[in-house]
Amino acid sequence: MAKPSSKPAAKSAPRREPAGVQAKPTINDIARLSGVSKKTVSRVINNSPLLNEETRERVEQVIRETGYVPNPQARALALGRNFLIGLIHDNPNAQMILNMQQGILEALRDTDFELVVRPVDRGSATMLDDVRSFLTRQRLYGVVILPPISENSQLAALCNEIGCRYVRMGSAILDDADHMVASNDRDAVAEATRYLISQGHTRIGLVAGPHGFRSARERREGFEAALAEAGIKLPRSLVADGQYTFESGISATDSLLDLSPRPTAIFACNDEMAAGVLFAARERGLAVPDDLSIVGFDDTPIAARVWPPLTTVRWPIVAMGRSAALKLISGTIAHAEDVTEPSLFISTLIRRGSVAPPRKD
Amino acid sequence: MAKPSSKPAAKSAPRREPAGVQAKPTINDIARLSGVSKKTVSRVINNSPLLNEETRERVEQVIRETGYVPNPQARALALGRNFLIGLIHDNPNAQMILNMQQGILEALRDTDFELVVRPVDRGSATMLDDVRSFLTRQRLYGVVILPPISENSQLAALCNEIGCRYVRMGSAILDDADHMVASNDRDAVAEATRYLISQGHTRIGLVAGPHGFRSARERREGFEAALAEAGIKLPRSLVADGQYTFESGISATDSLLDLSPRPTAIFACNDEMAAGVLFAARERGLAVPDDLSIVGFDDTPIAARVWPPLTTVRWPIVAMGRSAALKLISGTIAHAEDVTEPSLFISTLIRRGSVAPPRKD
DNA sequence: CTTGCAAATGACACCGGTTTCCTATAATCT
DNA sequence: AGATTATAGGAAACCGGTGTCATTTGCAAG
Repeated sequence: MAKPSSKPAAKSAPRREPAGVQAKPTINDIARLSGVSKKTVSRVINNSPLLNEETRERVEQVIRETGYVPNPQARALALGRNFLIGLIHDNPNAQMILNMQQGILEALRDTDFELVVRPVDRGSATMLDDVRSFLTRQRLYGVVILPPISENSQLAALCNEIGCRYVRMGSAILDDADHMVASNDRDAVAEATRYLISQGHTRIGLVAGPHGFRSARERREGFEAALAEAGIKLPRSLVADGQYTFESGISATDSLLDLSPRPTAIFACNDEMAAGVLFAARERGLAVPDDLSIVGFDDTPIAARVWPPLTTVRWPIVAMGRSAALKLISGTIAHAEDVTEPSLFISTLIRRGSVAPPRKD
Repeated sequence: MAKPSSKPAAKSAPRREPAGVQAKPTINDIARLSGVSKKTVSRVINNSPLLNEETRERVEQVIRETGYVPNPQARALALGRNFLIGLIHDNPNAQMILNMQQGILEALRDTDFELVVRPVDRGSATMLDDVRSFLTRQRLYGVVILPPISENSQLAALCNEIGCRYVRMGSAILDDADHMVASNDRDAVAEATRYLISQGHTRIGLVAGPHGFRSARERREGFEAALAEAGIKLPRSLVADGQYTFESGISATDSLLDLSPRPTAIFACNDEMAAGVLFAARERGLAVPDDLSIVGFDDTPIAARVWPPLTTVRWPIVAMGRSAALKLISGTIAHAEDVTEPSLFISTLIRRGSVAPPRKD
């Protein structure tokens, strides 16, 4: 990969706009045109309450006529804070990130904020330093932190230290609920598992998520809870470790299907792995759902595109992203610091074609 | 959706860092500490050539000791240009955007640039105005424009007018090659089609992309060219229109499979639609590849996850993204304005399991 | 011993906002 | 009526860099 110097070479390019582009009006122009001082214009822009109604209207009139828009760079400098929302993630899952972005962007739409995406290397030694320099240099208004990074709450601590607003996404409400948008993974998985049980399954395999992921733990616990509740024992052999990837779903399934008797159903902790389960079943010539029922988690597009379409748990990640962003910028919408965006999102089971009662043998 | 006011309410929050955070050194500190003027420090930062070696080293020493980093906001204001690279797209395809982002981010890694993502509404009346205000307000360093937006080259014109660097992605080298990163869709599709022909197929259906998309046209023409080359006639009925979506792939396939005789193979202009073709075939109980061969385009993850895995054309979108970003920032790496990043990328056929010779009947 | 010229550096204005602090005027109180 | 406050608004500094232009210095040429 090219690794350009981090310092742009000196260029003697003219800083002014190319000829033909008329200069944008500045606060000075507005001040002059409306016969007031810069400060007064600034007050108008910032909705200052100590301002004569008449003056405000006059200035606003001029602003409208000229199409004046305050320069964000100047504001950022003066305020010591940018109008940028960061999204920090370590690439756990492409589709999830995209959905997350979509949610955030929906919330940022028609605001002055822009979204800056910042992937970091999971487990890299310099990760924390990278984030620190990103945060302090760019002076972000706030950041959304995606799991699994958030699992180790060092990042949250870092944000607190630096004084940067943040919201974490999580699979359960953690300690600092103020900065969290969470989903009820455990309950949702328990519900999905109960559904499998209600169909008559008792030998249900689990393709678990990676160790150290909070979501993996929550989902696994939900699975185990539902089985325990139904009085079904879960032998260790029915739990296979996965890495949230398609490939790991395949190999986990291979070990599960080598068992005798085979499980009649498999719950995979995300859709990627569920797709792997389906793929592995196909490779063995097993019919889904007749020979093997499958349930996934996320409801990413792939769930609806494979055959048979996957029964899965819909994780409202777009809504969560929107909520996270709104939490961050809520202070700017009104004076109310305490706008309470919902912070717990409910995942629901989507029944499609990958579950059937087990074959009688 | 919440639509917050675009003007943050006046807040009397202290602008200074919270207590405990030591202030970051500024250029003034460095100047004082190394006994030179601001301007000289600025020269050091910007690798100005007219600078005494000795002085430079002394200042650099101080910079290292203090961990000084220039404030991007101040630079942005003084320069009238931000260190942000924008990605403008109208959401043609989730996976593609993500891959694109990945490529751009790889190029931006270890530079001072950040990536700002900006989706716009395709076909919206205000689209051009949205982009204009985005570009002029944020004073982006440059933008990458994703198709199909770029098809109507108004955006390029807008960038020229505003004086913002840009790079367009395309399915063929268009008029302004200086600002393009392109792929050879036509040749790649022709190759894929020849492969189908070489397997013995002669009744090959096409699920085309939407009208008005350059890529759709290129791919269709490549398909037609390969058939013509082999002396195979293409009746109008074998071409079905699609919208690059899964659902459109399904309905296009339905019309194709209603034909009698049925096509023995279908080329879909992207993987999403190819997945739809596969899905529709499954719904009819057709075996793939034995009853129907399928070839897609893109090589998105879904191609490898369905069963059978799809033979498809790999579109090197990550590399294209990287190249696009490098093109934008190349001026900053060295004085050479003319760093020539490769601008034509070659797509190649990936053979997986969805193609077989047609059944003899 | 000037003069000329290039290299190295500094002084100062400027980018476009915000903040601090101060003044002028009007309204209220004794 | 005169003193006291609010209230509206302005002047100037500041945020942290960069651009312009002048100045200083060293050295070769006249």
